[in-house]
Amino acid sequence: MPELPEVETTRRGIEPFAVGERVVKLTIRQRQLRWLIPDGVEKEITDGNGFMITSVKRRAKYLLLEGEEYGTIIIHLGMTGTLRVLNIDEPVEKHDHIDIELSNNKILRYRDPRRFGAFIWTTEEIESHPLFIKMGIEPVLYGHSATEVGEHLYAKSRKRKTAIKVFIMNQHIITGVGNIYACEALFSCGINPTIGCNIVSAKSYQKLAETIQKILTKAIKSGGTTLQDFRNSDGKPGYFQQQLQVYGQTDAACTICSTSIKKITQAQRSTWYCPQCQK
DNA sequence: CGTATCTCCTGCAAGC
DNA sequence: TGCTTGCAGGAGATAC
Repeated sequence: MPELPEVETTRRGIEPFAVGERVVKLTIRQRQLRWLIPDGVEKEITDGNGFMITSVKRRAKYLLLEGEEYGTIIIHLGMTGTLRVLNIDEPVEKHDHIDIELSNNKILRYRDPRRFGAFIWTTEEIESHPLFIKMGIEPVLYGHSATEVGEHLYAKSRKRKTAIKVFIMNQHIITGVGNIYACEALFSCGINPTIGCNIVSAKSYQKLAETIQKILTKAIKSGGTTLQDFRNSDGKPGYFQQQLQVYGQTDAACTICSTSIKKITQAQRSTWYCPQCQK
């Protein structure tokens, strides 16, 4: 389940192989991802000399392959998606839905068993694209200080009543915080996930912002250590190397106070927390 | 605009 | 052993 660190790790893995190359062929074996990939996209992207990739960016959990003159390929990894750099003779396996063949004889291969991901071709400006127009603040790698992020969270929360955990998972508020990091960050700050986001203090938001930055940065770093194998295998996700304090730890003893970790459901999503440490 | 609910999909684990 | 059932989850779409 890629969260922001996994998407960033993927971006870094792909960038050196993709930038400056042209898309010479696009093979789509499964068009029904999150959104149906329209017929004709292959031709649009490979027409003429082929779309030349000038940069590989990330916004929220979306990867952006930007073109020389116009156009961007937007890719979301969903829950189970991977995008790897492979040689063109690499055998196709189950769930390998898309191959982006490059002029250097490498392919960017998109695999996604659950098909929650997306592949979109757009000629719109990214920042005004419907997917990004209301996108929230980037917590890391965009130069936002913890103070800025904390103030942003505080300001956005004043007139809302959503539970704090649901609030920080809202990508229109802050990007990149998925279920795992949301649970872990709230535990680390001693904040109960069920309390209203509007009653969390400015001071608590500062601490939360610092924690989110710290956790994501650490996860990106550990993702980076697996980059050397990137062409052949998927790197172990950042959270794999991180000790999970509450996520998935139903009935386990809290590492701080030994109280049983509790599992509840919020917005169709599981939340784990320590009822003693998080008041 | 804010909020809650529904939805897509497959792999895996647990239970019978 | 093999079946059924439930759960996991990102985030847009939808209804109010």
